[in-house]
Formats: sequence, C-alpha cells, structure tokens
Amino acid sequence: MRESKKARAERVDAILARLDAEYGTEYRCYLDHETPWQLLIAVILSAQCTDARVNIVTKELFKKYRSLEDFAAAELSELEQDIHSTGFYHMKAKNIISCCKDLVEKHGGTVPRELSELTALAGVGRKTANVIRGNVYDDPSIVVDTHVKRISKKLGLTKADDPEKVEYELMEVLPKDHWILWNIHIITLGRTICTARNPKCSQCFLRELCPSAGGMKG
DNA sequence: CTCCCGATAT
DNA sequence: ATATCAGGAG
Repeated sequence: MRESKKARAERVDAILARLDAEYGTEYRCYLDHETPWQLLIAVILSAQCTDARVNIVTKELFKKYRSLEDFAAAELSELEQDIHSTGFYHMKAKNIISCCKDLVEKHGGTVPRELSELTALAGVGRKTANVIRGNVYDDPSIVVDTHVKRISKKLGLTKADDPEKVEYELMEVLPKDHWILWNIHIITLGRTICTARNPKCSQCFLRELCPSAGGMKG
C-alpha cells in the first residue's frame, strides 16, 4: 500500500508539529564557535566524529590559532597533532590550511555564501556548505548528514541512498520554513531516541507517525 | 568504488 | 570485537 500524497503531507505536518513542540523552533548549533570561519573549521573537523569531541578540540584550537591567517600559516605536522583526536587528521589538517589560505587570498578573509564557492574550498562538501548557508546566512538549505539520511528513510520521506538525492527529495516534502530546522531536530532525535543502534521506538514521540516504529496501520 | 582514522558505546 | 560518529577526496 502506497501512502497518498495528501496523507503524506498531513503526516509531515504532524511530524514537524511534534518536533517543534518537543525541541522548540529556535535554531541551536551543536558545534561551538564565535565566528563563521570557526564554524567552517569545526564542521570540517566533524566528519565521522562526534560534535562533543570536536568541541573539546576546538576549545584549545581556537585559543592557539586566533585568525584565518594563523590557520593559513600553520605548520602541517603541528596542526595534525592539534586535531589528532578527531580522526582523519592528516587530510583534515591539509584541507584546513588550504581552505583558510583560499579564504584569505581569494575571499578577503570572509566565508562565501554561494554553494559553488563553498564546495570549491578544500574539505568542504555539500553537507558542510549547507551548514554554513543555513546557520551563517539563513539561506534555506537542507543538511543531509548520517542522522538525516537514516531517519528520513525510516520515516518514509525518502528512499534514496545518495545524500544529494535525499536532499532533493526532502525539498519536495518539507516546507521551506523547516528546511534549516529539520537537520538540527533530526540530529537531536538521532542522538537520544532514534539512534543508529538500538533505536528506542517505544519512547519516541513520533512512533505513531513512523512506519519503522510500527505505529502506522494500513 | 576505496581510503582516510581516533574515540566511544554496545 | 564491532558499529558508529554533524563526510570528503581521489
């Protein structure tokens, strides 16, 4: 049985209402930062690493490197040690130095707003670029990370496996005013209830709206 | 497609 | 021991 378009739209509205009621409608960022370029570096470091670990590392990192110029001039081996515990440290360090050099030399020390300009930076892919666009510039954008992909699929809002396809399918389903918030709400849900291992469906406030929780009939 | 890679929970 | 974590590059 395939869910009708109207039924799905109503279910999405109900899901969004419950997420808003549970988590609020104010955007919060899990990565500590004071400036856009600090957020960019934090997101680069967050690849396959918990945000809690990134925050431990950036707390000291941003004391040591106080500007984009400091990062651009960093010694590779030294920066590798500074970010070691986030994993993938060799590539991340190389990318951060290259990225910050570009920001200083080609973007006047600012973080660009366009998706194409962001993804042209070393270490910045579609997901990282969309975090910047949403959080820094309030441009409606859907961030597809591991949680968003997993939970959007479980909720039956996409069947795609490619993150970019997930992003486009979610754009069809979600109202634009919830694009930015979707990511942060789903991450919050994914860290506490709808975890990758042992999801607590019985405790989930979306269980009656979720095909994977067995809460939907027919 | 493979590789990058440490920390943590289970 | 193994799965997973605010992915991206070659």
